[in-house]
Amino acid sequence: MPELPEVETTCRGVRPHLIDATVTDWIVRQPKLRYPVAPEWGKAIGQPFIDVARRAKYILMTFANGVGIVHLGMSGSLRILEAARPWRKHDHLALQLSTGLQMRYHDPRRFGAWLWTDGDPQHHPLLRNLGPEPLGGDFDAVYLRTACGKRRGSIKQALMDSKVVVGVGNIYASEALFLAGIRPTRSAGRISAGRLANLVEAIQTVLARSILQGGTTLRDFLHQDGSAGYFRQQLRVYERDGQPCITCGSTIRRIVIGQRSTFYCPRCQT
DNA sequence: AAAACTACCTGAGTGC
DNA sequence: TGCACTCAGGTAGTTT
Repeated sequence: MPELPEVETTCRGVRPHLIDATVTDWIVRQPKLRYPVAPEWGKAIGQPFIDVARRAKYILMTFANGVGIVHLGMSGSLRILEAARPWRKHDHLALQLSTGLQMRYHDPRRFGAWLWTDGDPQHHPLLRNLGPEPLGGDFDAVYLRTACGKRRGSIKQALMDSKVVVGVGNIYASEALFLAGIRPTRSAGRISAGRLANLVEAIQTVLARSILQGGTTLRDFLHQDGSAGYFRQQLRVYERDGQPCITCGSTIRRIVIGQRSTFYCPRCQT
């Protein structure tokens, strides 16, 4: 699924089509997503979008009478298209817009979510306990050192824990650790402050670079306009097991950490 | 408190 | 061609 750069790219892609447009209808074909599609989305009918923003991997759509919360799960995508376009398999719901266009949600695995809150979305149970944004000012070397402090588990699992930092999924965890020269199996609490500082830098570099490229495209992620992202070609270790490290030529390895595939260079990463 | 495991769901790819 | 099997970008909830 989309990781943070894909969600950010989606958010930026749909935003200009939504801001100041009014929702004129609400069509649900398949309400069974990770949670049942919130019927309160019906309250958006007649309302203009005031804001469209991202927090972690959630897209927040603000109206005068509430906030819609969208999560793309593993395989979700949003597209803006003409209402007459035929519905594809796994197109589950759509918002009809006053511009004549439609925002349609596609999600083969149905791990996504369409929620609603009347209050401050930051207080929503699913958002309340999230860690800092990796590209925000709160995520720095001092913070990461504290967050890793007592952890005995691997640094890779720490990075993927949304209480430590949000938005770092399976691909970028491997990529950032490669960039920082840290072995993914290393115990989080036993990494020096200096190396953690490098890691913060690496996470920010890898995410920012990917956002610039328009996100990674693997399997079923498509941009809102249907075009592909280009970060895939930039991956240094992810899904490159058996191939030579671009830095030292050693063979990239694949291991499993926490039931997730993990890739690293045995020479560059210690 | 943290770590390990389960569950949700479909589709692509592999080996026989 | 078909079947059985593994794996895939997330994350909340439960158990150890």
